[in-house]
Amino acid sequence: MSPAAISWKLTIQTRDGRFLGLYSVKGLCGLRFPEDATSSPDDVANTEPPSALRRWHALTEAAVHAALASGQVGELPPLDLQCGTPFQQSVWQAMRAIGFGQTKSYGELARMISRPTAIRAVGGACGANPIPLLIPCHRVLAAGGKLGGFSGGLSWKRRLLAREGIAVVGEQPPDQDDLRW
DNA sequence: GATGTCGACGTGG
DNA sequence: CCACGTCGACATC
Repeated sequence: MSPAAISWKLTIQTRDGRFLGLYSVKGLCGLRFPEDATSSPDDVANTEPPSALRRWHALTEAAVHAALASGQVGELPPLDLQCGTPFQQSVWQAMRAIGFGQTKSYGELARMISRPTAIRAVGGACGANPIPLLIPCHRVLAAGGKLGGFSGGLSWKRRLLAREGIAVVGEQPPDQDDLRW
């Protein structure tokens, strides 16, 4: 699948560092964690940004701040998930239904999309999630409430879960620094 | 518990 | 075709 046509990138300053919001003409198509070495494309916009871009980014900023502050994430900008395959999009869609403070296992997610045996494939789709945090892949745990993995870095997953008050089997309780805000 | 094995399956090369 | 994943269930020690 070809990468999304990203045309604009805007930063989001937080206590946790500078996030990066990536936008296509259709909406938010990516979010990068601070210190993410993952290449973010150069600004290739050679056209005027959509008039809605400012509003989209304002919504993204508010959502990121709320998510980091363990608050409810309100309205999101339109999400452009066309970079994903149909399978991935169905997984991402199902993930959006995991509410604040809730978790699901990879197996449960697989059942939600009627592909009960495609468990590892679901894991793969989680890893390909272009908009972590707002599409809450950190709320997907391995079976039995264990942590599982996280392509964005396990320390982020631990911190985000801690801020939502989610306990993880086999993990130390969060220390002050992880709850710091 | 802690390992080890095997099955399942979408993706990228 | 092949190897690799944010896996899961079970078997064995």
